[in-house]
Amino acid sequence: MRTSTDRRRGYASGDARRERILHIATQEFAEHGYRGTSLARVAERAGLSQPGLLHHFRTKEQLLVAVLELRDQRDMERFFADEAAGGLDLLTALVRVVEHNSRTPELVRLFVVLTSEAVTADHPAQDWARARYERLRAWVADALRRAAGAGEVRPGLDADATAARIIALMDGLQTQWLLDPDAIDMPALFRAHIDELLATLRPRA
Amino acid sequence: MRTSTDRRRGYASGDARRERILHIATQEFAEHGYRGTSLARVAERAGLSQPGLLHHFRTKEQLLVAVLELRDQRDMERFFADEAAGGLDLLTALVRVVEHNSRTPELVRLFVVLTSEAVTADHPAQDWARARYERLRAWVADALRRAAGAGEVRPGLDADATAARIIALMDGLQTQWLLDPDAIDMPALFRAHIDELLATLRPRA
DNA sequence: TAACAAACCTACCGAGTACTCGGTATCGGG
DNA sequence: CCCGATACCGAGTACTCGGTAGGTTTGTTA
Repeated sequence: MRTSTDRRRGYASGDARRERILHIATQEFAEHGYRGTSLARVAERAGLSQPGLLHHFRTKEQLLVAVLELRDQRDMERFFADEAAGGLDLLTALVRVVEHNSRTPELVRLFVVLTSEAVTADHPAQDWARARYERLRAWVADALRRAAGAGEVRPGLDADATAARIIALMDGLQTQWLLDPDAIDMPALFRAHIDELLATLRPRA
Repeated sequence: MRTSTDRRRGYASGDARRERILHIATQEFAEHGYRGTSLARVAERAGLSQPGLLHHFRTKEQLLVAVLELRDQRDMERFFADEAAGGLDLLTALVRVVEHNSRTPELVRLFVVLTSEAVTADHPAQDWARARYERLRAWVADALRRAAGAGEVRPGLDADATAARIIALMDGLQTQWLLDPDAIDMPALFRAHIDELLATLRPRA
């Protein structure tokens, strides 16, 4: 039986194949970036011909978009399943995200590589990267504002600026960590930052 | 007349041409990354044929290395000409660097794009990126240690961790700023971080 | 001014790129 | 069982890529 969400868009075998393709494409984009990834190689690893691959995703750009959408969706699920963090709890939840990231370097590499590649001219992930940062900043800033409203935070805090800085630190640490995992204890460094931030944020420390 | 440093390695016209090529290649690498840059386009903009370009730089990788070396050298000159910052003065000097960067987005883009592209497999700038981070971290950490030795800083500071975090913040802010310059006031955000850091570092604030 | 290297050029190569065309086999619902 | 959609594949398109071979022009120097 077919549910209404299945827009009679293919067979089960096709769905499985698409899933496999997305899995492999995620690895390839993470390892070589968008420009460095070739459809031929993705197709080969997925066990079909290159035109066969393009049957499922009509262009390379469409494949990239599908990969990014799947990743965003999975990350959302994982984070919100974890718990719905309210005010300042969001910050400790972010620490847990970074700890999880340190166990999945391939996914971290995907984001680092693609977001930076996106600052080049005419890159297909440009809008995605911009929107993602905007969303992340708004998300953290809102949590900070809610914390301020609940009296968890001393007044006068610039929520937007603090949010941008938290996210910048996460990103910057990821780059250093990917290049030299032994030299950089990413979770510890991020946790230290959040701890100091919390110490200065409390109304009367 | 030829000085002894000119290792009879070409004519003056050739030197000028090489300089022009490096200037253009810097722009191209910044705008399209290493993989997205084509020698044909660099050659065209420099006003010679593509084999003519390869006469001066025998491979694409060699051209990249030359660009990076020139940039590192120029940046060193600029920074150390500014002043020899000792202990905590280095931090305020870094703020000035960020302010200067915010006026030269093309050079910021060069570093952001290439360092992140370098975390992909078999990238020619990998060693350069690793070495650069190591150097930057050691540089900032040393300054912090010297400040601690001079009593400018309360004891118990983890110089290496603090250095890594400062640099991570600089990098992360650059990415957000390049994607959305209007939304991110990069110098202000970095200055705020340094100010807070200085406040917590002083022996008895 | 002769000799020689530097600074190019045209022509070309093999490999790789994303993508298309025109088919065929296979699967699932009526 | 049949029919249409799906899931492919082989062959090829038009192009770009970095790099090479071999020659000619230009500039410097002895």
